[in-house]
Amino acid sequence: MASDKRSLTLRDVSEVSGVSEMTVSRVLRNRGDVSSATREKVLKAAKDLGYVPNKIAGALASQRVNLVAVIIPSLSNMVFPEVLSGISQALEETDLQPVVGVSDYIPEKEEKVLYEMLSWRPSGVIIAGLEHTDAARAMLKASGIPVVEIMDTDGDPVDAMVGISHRRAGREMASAILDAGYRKIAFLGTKMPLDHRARKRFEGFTETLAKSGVEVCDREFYSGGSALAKGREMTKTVLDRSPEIDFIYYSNDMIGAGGLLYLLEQGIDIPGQIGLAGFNGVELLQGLPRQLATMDACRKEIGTKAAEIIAQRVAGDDPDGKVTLTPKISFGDTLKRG
Amino acid sequence: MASDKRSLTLRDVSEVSGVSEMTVSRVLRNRGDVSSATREKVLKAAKDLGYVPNKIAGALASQRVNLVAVIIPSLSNMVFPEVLSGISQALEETDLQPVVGVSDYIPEKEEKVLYEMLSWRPSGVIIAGLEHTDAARAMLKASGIPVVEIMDTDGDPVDAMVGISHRRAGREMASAILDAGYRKIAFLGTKMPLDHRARKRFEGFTETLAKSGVEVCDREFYSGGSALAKGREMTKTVLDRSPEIDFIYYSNDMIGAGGLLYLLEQGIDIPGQIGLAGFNGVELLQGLPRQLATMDACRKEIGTKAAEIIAQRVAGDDPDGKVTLTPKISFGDTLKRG
DNA sequence: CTGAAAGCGCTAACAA
DNA sequence: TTGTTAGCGCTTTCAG
Repeated sequence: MASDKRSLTLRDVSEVSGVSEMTVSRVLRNRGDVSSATREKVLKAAKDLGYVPNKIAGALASQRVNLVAVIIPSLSNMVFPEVLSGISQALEETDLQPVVGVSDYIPEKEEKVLYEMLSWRPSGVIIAGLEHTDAARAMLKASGIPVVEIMDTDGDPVDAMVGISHRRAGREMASAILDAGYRKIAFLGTKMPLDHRARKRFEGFTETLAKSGVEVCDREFYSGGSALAKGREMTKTVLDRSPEIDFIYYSNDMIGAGGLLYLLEQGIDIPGQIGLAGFNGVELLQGLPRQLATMDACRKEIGTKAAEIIAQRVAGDDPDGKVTLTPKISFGDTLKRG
Repeated sequence: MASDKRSLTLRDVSEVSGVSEMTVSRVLRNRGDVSSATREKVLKAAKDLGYVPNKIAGALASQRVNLVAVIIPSLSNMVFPEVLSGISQALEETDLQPVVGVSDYIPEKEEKVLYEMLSWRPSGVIIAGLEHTDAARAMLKASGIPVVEIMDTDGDPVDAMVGISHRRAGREMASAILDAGYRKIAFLGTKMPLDHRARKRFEGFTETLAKSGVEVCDREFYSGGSALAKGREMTKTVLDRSPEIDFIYYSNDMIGAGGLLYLLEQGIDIPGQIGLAGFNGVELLQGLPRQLATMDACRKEIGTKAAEIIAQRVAGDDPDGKVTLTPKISFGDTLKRG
C-alpha cells in the first residue's frame, strides 16, 4: 500500500501481464496487430496498476512530440482565449495538443518563453504577431518545424501567417467615419510601442484621414488597469479638453464600452452628437445598452486556420502559408452610415 | 546553409568547442566548476550554432521535470486567467513553470487532460475544485507528486487545498441581504450541475435564508452565450414574471453587471426598489455606472498560495496544506447596509 | 577541473 | 502475432 516513489514503467505492466514490453507498448498505443487475448491481459494489468505512460521516454525514443507551442501576449485580453479556443478546437481532430506560453507583450520574455518551449521539441509553433527579437526569429527559422505567425499580416512571416491587415482595418474605419460626416476625430488607445497591431491600426487610420485633409484632433493613451474604467476616464479627459470632438475611435472594444457608458450617462446623443467605434467585436458588447460600432478581429477563425496549417504540415502536406482574412465593419448604433 | 532536419545536440557543441559533452552540459546548466576559459569556448560554440537544449532527453536522464500542471475549467471566465497570473508570478521566483490544461467544466475531459499532463511527469499539479472523477482522484493520489486543489475548500482534498468556502460566501451574502431588509429575493445563475462552486454558494445562500423563514421567490439559469447579455435577459424575464422582487443575487459579476445595466435603463431605483449582488469582484465592475455589491473570490491570492505550496513541497518542505481564505463583502452601491 | 561509462523508459527496426 | 536489439540525447556517477 505504501506508494513507491518511482512511477510505474512498461516493465511493470509487462511482468504483471506476462507479455513482453514491446507488445505492451503496442497495445497501449494501438499499433500493430495484437491478438485480442493478449490485448485484454495487457489492458487489465495496466489498469489495475494504474499505469500512466511516460511521454518523456516515448518522445525521446520516437523523436515525436505531439505538442504545438502557442505563444500569445496575454490571457487577460479576452481576445487571446478566443484564439486559443479556435486552436484547441481544430487540434482536437488531430492527436496534437496546444501548450500555451504568455509573453506579456515583452519581446524579451517572448524570446525566453519560445526558447523554453522549443527545448521541448514541439511539432509546431503558433505565435502572435510578426514582430520578434532577432534571436527569436533565428530560433524559429532554425527549429525546422512549422511556424505560423497569427493576428497580423502586415509584414513578412518567418514561415506561415494567418491574420488580418490591421493597417487596412484602420483605413476602413477611417473611411466609414469620414463617409458618415464626422471631422473632429479623437483616438484613444493603449500605449503603442507595446502593441504593434494597435499601432498599425492607428497608422492606417491617420493615413486615410490625412488623404481627406483630416487630422486626429486629440488622443489619449493608457496602460494597465480595468479597460472599462480607463475608457470611461479617458473619454471624460478628452472631452473636457476638446469639447468639439464629434467622434472617438478606441483601440479596443473594452475601452470603447467604458466610453459609451460614460457618454450615455452624460446624456450625449450617440451617434448624432458624438460617434464611437472600437475594435475586436467582443461578445461583451452584446450586453451593452447600445451596440458599439466595431470590426471583428476574426479571432476564432485565425486560431482554427493556424492550427489547421500546423496539422497539415505535420501530416506532410504543404498548405497555403499566407492567409489574410478580411473583416467587415459592424456599424452597431454608434456610427452613422455614410 | 541548408538546415538539417535533425536538431543540434550537445555532441555538436562538443565537437565545435573541442570540449567533452559532459563539460558542455555542465556549462550550459551552470553546474559544477568549469574554468572560465572552457566556459567561454562552450558558450560561444553553443551560441554560434544556435543550440537549444533538448529538455526531453534532459528530463529522462535526470528524472526531473520543472513543470507544474495547472488544470482549470475555462479560460474565458476572467476568473481563471487571474488565478493563473498569481501562479505564474509565484513560480517565477523558482525554476518551475506552469503548463495549463482546460477541462471545459467536463469531468471526463478533466480526467483526460490530467492523464495527458501526468504522462509528462510534472513536478506538481494545481487543479480547480474538489470534485473529480474517481479515476482522476486515483491518478492524483498515485502520482506521488504534490497536488493542490484550488478555489474551493468545502470538501476533502486529495492532498492540499487553497480557496474559500463558497457555502460560507453564500451564507454571508444572504445575511447581508436579510439585514438590509430585503425579503423578495431571486437567484440568477449558471446551470449548476456544471459549476460546483456556484452550487455551493446557492446552497449556503438558501440555507441562511431558510433560517429566517425566507425562500428564494424566483430563479433562472443559463448556460453559454455572452454573460452580460444573459444577465440582461434573465433579469427582464424574472422581473416580468415576478414583479414583487426586491433583490437579485447573481452567481457571477458579469451577469450581475448585465442586470444592473438593464435595471438602470428601466429607471429602477437601486438599491432602494431593487438591490443587487454578484460574486467574484471582477475588475470590470469598476467601469460600470454603479458599483455592484460583490464578494471577492481571492483569485490571485489563491494562485499565489497554491504555487508556493507546490514550490515548497518540491524543495522538500512540508507547508500547511489547507488554506482557507475569507473574503469580505463589498457593498458597492447596489446593496443597502443593514 | 575534466572525461568515460552507464543508463533514464520508451519505440524503430528487424527477426522469429 | 510476438520478441529482441539498439539506441533517442542527456545527466548521474565515478574515475582521473
